[in-house]
Amino acid sequence: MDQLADLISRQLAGAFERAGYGDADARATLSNRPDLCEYQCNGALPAAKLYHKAPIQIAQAVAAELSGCELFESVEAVNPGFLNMKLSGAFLAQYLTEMAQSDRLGVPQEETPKTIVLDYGGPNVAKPLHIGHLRSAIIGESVKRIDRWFGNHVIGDIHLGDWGLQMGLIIAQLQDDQPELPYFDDSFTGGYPETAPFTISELEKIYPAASARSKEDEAFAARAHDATYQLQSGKRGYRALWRHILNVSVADMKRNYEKLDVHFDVWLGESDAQPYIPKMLKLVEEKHLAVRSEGALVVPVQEDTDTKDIPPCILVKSDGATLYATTDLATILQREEDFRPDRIFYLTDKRQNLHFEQVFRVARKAKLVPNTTELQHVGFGTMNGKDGKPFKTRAGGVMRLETLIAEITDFIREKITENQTVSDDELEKTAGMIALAALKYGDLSNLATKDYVFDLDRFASFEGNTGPYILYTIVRIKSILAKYDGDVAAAKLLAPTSQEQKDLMLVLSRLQDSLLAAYRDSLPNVICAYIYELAGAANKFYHDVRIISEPDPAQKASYVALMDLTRRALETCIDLLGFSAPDKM
RNA sequence: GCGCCAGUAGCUCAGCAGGAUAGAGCAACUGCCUUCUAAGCAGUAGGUCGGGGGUUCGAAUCCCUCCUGGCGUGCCA
Repeated sequence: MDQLADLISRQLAGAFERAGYGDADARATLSNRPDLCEYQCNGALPAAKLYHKAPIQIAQAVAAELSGCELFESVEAVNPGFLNMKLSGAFLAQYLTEMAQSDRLGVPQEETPKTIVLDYGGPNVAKPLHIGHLRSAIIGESVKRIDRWFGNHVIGDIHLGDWGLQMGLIIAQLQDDQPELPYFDDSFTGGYPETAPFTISELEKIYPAASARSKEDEAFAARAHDATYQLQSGKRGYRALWRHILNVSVADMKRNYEKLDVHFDVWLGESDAQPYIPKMLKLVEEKHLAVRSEGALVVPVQEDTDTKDIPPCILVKSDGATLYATTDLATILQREEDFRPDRIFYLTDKRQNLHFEQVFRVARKAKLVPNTTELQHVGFGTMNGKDGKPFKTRAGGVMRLETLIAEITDFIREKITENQTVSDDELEKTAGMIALAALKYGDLSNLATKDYVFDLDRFASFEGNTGPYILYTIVRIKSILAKYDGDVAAAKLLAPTSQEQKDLMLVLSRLQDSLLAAYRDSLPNVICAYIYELAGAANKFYHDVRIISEPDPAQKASYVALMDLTRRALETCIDLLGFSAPDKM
């Protein structure tokens, strides 16, 4: 269905036309003076210049044309030339009724759905997930859900870091620790064990130890490099061992992402792109894009129009090894073959901006994808601690994702136990849901591209602009709906009887505007801002109007219909943000 | 040096396809629970929108310039 502002704008356009000012900008916008009106139109001000007339005269003429229009309760022309409009309650009720009858709350889907590969997550195997991975997971999951909700075919790809030197380091270290393993016996021809020779917690210790050792022990570092090379060359034992590392690590990641309610459609990684590297390099060579420079194979990507220096994109290092850009370019080729995407969308730390700029330029030059395929990188900011510096544990280390989630859940559990409304066996589940809302809302309510300060006390607070506040609002509404003695689905919404009710209805009518804005620019924070406003209007209405004790059955049903629509709007939105609400809390 | 991003209330942030009196939350202070979850609602106080120019009837928003901070800037990812 149409957006409310568009319906109003259409009426205005007709009125401007009839009044003889057809070229004016008749766009209606939300009022920035809610004390005066609900919607406003400023079109008479610039039109004054166009028609050499006083803006107020134009506004008055337009207002006169709109008298009797069923959309409005009032239309006023105000100095210097604003048009101030209030909507009729009956029209508003009708609009919201139409919304309620739609299973998508009246929001249209994309007319030409796109295939979108969403690259987010990006964890490295054998390393624990830490808070650095949090933003990518949270923002990516929300963008995925939003894009999908609008009808697109979205493929969420975790793009594992599973192929670099880190693997060689682990293999070399394991060889020292457990030399008797068959993976290191070159004469071994039998089948390798199905069980990994390490657990995830052992694995997580091996990597940092090996990494530190390689910086001091040159012989060890050389062996790690060699192991990496052997692995990449297909050495049988190393491949088998690598498979174990991958499996153990991925199993642990799945558990962690599950806790975050983050779900990837494909679990591909850098290793899966390796077979595409020769083909990618061939395409680059054929077009004579690459040159030798300081021993490396590079593609110059500087353009005359650039206002800054863009270094060439290095495809092969002087020692013959490939690197991040190589893998990313090969991955583009792989995705093109696998999915033929209309868009590849990358969500990483914003410090990788230049890297993607280079990669995209090479991809365009080498024509790895059709010209129509969008390649887009959105870099998000750093999560800082209260001191404004990158978030650290009290001991100064990097905080594990698991620890962070556990801390928030503990904090929430303690709070909800004080005023417990759920049974003991539901306590844990409820605490988990609230904790997730706190964490995700805290992150998503900030502009993704900016750094933000992570403050547990603030995010997990039940007051103010927080996830728990949104959930609390939903729970209160659900509680009323549960107490209603009639059929909620059959309840009919009537024109508002109070300003509080009309205010809530006006906010509800703007659901589509927010979702479209969030979708268009991939900005989940727009949805957060909207539901905070919606929750505020709902709480105010809840406070001022007694619903269950309303004596008039039709009026009561109308209130219930409004509450249910509000609940649906809120739950739709939080689902797009990546969390959900309990029935009680 | 060059480039990108940011600078709005004590703190954390919205607003930035120009529009009427710059908004929230937190913290402070004040009210409102025998009535649907007070985890709520209402109110008070708090701002040279980093500085300076310019464009405009009108600038937090557009342009120029300066200051401050963060990040990036060829063989890490």
